[in-house]
Amino acid sequence: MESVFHKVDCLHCRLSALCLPYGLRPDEISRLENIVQRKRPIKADDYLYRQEDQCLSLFAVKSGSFRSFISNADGNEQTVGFYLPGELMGLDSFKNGRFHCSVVALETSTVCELPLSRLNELSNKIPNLQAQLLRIVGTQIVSDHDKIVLLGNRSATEKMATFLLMLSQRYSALGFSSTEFNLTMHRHDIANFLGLTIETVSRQLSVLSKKGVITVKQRGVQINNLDSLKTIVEPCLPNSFKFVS
Amino acid sequence: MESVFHKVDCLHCRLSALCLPYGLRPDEISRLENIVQRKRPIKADDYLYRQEDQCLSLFAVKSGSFRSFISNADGNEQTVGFYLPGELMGLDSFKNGRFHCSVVALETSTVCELPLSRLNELSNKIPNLQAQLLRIVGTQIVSDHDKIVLLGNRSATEKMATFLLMLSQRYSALGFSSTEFNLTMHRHDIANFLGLTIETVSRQLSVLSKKGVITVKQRGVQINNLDSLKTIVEPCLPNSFKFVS
DNA sequence: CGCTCCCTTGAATGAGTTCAAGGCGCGTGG
DNA sequence: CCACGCGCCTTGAACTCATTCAAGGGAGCG
Repeated sequence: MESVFHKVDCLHCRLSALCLPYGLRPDEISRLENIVQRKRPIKADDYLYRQEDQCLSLFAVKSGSFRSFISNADGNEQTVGFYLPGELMGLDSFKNGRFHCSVVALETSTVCELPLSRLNELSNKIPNLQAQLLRIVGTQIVSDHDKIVLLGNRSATEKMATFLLMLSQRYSALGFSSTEFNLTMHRHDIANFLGLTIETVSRQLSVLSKKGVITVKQRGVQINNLDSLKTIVEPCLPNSFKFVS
Repeated sequence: MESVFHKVDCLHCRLSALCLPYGLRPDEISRLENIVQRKRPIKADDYLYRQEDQCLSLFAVKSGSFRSFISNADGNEQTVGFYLPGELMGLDSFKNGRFHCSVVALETSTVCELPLSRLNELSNKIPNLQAQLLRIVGTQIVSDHDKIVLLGNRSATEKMATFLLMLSQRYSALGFSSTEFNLTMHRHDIANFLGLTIETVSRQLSVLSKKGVITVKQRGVQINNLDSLKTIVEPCLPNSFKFVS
């Protein structure tokens, strides 16, 4: 029988090393596949879910990118993070079963849906899955802490350079170029995420551009001198942090 | 046989509703108790653990308070959070088995140590424990996101008011006064946590003091007008947020 | 008593914001 | 195919809030 959902194949998914199947044996992966649902693509600016919605599933990014944000009483938003392929969205719902962020697609994107009821069931049976889930949760916490450090005491220049380098590294981990990629989010989103204004972001990009460190063409960014960026960022990084060279 | 460790009694611990035993049956709690170790008190400024240390145990605050922070390459620190009784420290180690923050005591404090090996073992056997661990992890993520929102686009006044209100609520949840408590951390720590300078923190406290909203005596703070604080903070809060009145 | 540490207060400075205008790319419609 | 208009981004100039620099107060302790 034809399903409205596409066939799910975690075993051969190039993202599996970054995603939930990591560390699982092939037979365990196939059990995981059985509970995963692939939905139709989500268009740019469409919501994946909204703050306060009941969480029935976690979502892994299959392709594209997403932005998560928290809306405040005064109508403002604070962007909390950007999600790239292989990353898991909805972990904040573990607190009380509701999402604490809204998530929208930045471009046409697809997700793998993981129904919580079945995921819980399965992770009780597969210790490796349980372990990987906790690893992912720990990764989320560490990355949130890095954001706190970034927002805490850093200049606009440092914030901008860090932002570019983080994207560079994440794309690189996905097998994409670390020196040439698109900023799928708007300048507004970058600014909001970094605790800056859109004008400041624009100016910082200009400065880096004029120095020849990067080349900006609309949404496309090319990093001409990774080392310059690293030099800007280095003093702000945790002692533990090591750039992949 | 006398142990160097004190007798652990989660069942009658007044913190159990906030801590790991929450949601467990009495028999499950007693199994948890068996793996918990109480160590001798930690003095102010002593490290509980250091960034990069291998994580063999999680720690729950039994009494006192702690500060967690990340050290950067340039020798600066960024305070990431403050821990009060009932809260679990070390969750960031789930990423790769190492702590990503350092934690020091702000005053003489005690902790309950939860050896990871035995905790993992036990949580595989007790689904309720597993569930509560995920709830706590989710709570940590949500609270980190709240910090990101706070640091992102808020004025010094809003940051300061939010900080005081958050403490007020956390103390209140612990059964302490919500209007009178000590700031166990230094001004420097508050400033660093909020992404401000120590002078700005001092000035903000003075302003609130002169308005009569709070009374500050050294480390002691008395909130004279909770509503004024809430009025300052309200526009910055997630839509979902409701103050306990 | 004198020292130190921590905090407060004042005045000058400056990084980033705000306000304002203009440019560029792109889709739509003439 | 070009003109127009819109959304998004860039740039400039004035301003502002927090920082920086500097000095002083006060609690705690030897």
